[in-house]
Amino acid sequence: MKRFLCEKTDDEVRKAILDAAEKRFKQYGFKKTAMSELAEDVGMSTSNLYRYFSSKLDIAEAFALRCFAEKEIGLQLLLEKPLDSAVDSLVVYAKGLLQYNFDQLYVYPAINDMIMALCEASSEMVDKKREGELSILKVILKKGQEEKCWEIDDLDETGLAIMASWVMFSTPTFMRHQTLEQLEKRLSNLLNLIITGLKVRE
Amino acid sequence: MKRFLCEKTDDEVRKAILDAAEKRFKQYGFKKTAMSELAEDVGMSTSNLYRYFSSKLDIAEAFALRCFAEKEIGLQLLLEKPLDSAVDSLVVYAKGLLQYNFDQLYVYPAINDMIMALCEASSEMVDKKREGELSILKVILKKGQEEKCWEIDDLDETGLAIMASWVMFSTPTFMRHQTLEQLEKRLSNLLNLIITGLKVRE
DNA sequence: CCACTGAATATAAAATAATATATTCATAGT
DNA sequence: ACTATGAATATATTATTTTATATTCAGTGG
Repeated sequence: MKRFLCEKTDDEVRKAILDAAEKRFKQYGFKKTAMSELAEDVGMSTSNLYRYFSSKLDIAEAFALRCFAEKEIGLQLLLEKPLDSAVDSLVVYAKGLLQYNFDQLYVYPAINDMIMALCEASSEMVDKKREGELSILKVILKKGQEEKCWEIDDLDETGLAIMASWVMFSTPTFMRHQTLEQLEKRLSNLLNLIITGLKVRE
Repeated sequence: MKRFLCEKTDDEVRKAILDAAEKRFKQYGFKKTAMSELAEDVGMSTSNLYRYFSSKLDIAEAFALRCFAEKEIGLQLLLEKPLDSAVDSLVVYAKGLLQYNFDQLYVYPAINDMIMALCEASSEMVDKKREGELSILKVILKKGQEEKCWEIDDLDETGLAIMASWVMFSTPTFMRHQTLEQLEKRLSNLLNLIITGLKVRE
């Protein structure tokens, strides 16, 4: 026996495993998908999975990274329309993020389980998620600076403050209690506030 | 047998039950305090508790209302110093709220259980909590309006937007991952943002 | 009639036993 | 030497029983 199923490369095998994992994780969550099921899905023994991923958590993390990448690609696409001012970009980004989070929650029955499992087991993934979203936000903030329409002392701190203010719009517990319309309205008001500020303008 | 323990009024008995409940709820949480324990604490039979509260949840709600009142009194006290501008008031309020939430989390081992139980069982209490905090915030916002230093279209919507942005600073899950200093720094940046706004000022 | 209790019940929690699963490893085929 | 497997094990999940608890109510003493 030289190679798994018709001479696939390691990366191809890893991808096959991840594809199977993605389906099961999204539908059944972390705890309720078994390594043996993934093995069966890709047609190998359970023990052989460990030649491609060091653990179940390792698979989950790879799955999360794939989700993050997909999400970021989708959001970048929304932001590429060149007509947007920095204000428009910020609004598009914030609303896109909300829409994405909301959709995931309702399209994939077990995505919440998955998030909980990953948050508990891997603070690294929590950091990666924040860093990914923050880096896009910082591009928008910088654009605002360059357009001379925003005044920002510290891009990082401001970005983190904004992300902190968005927690309600990315946390399943809070999203579950409101409709998308309600969330969008609230986010819209918050964005206006962040952009304009409370202080009167002369 | 005419009256419970030396002719107490209904309100006094209710208070005695609530005092016992407060101690146990704070230390052991909702699920791990038993009606029979409360009954023993106040020296009556379990069944007699039901003459004063309709259910265990009813006791927990009364406890929550007491906590809310205590918290609001403490915050009002912080805000009473007359020297504060609206900006100062907002900062004092936000930081006071954070400090209060953070303290509770570390002083009372079971407060998180208690919060979770109440949030799950009684959306009414969740609303009451928000309404209480919102009403104080609105007083501050109105003060800023009157001082002509803030421009606010809709007090309610603006208040709700600000409250939404503070979710990270009042949710145990998020607070647990950061020190008070980190949280204060982040909140401080957010408050600056909300007050000043991103837009350049001429 | 009123304030209260103890037994009764239906439900929820804890403890336990039974099962399934993640991970390892010695071994086999190529 | 490389790829893969099945059996072994320790851990985690599920199913089951047992126990505790919330709530009700008929009844007791004043």
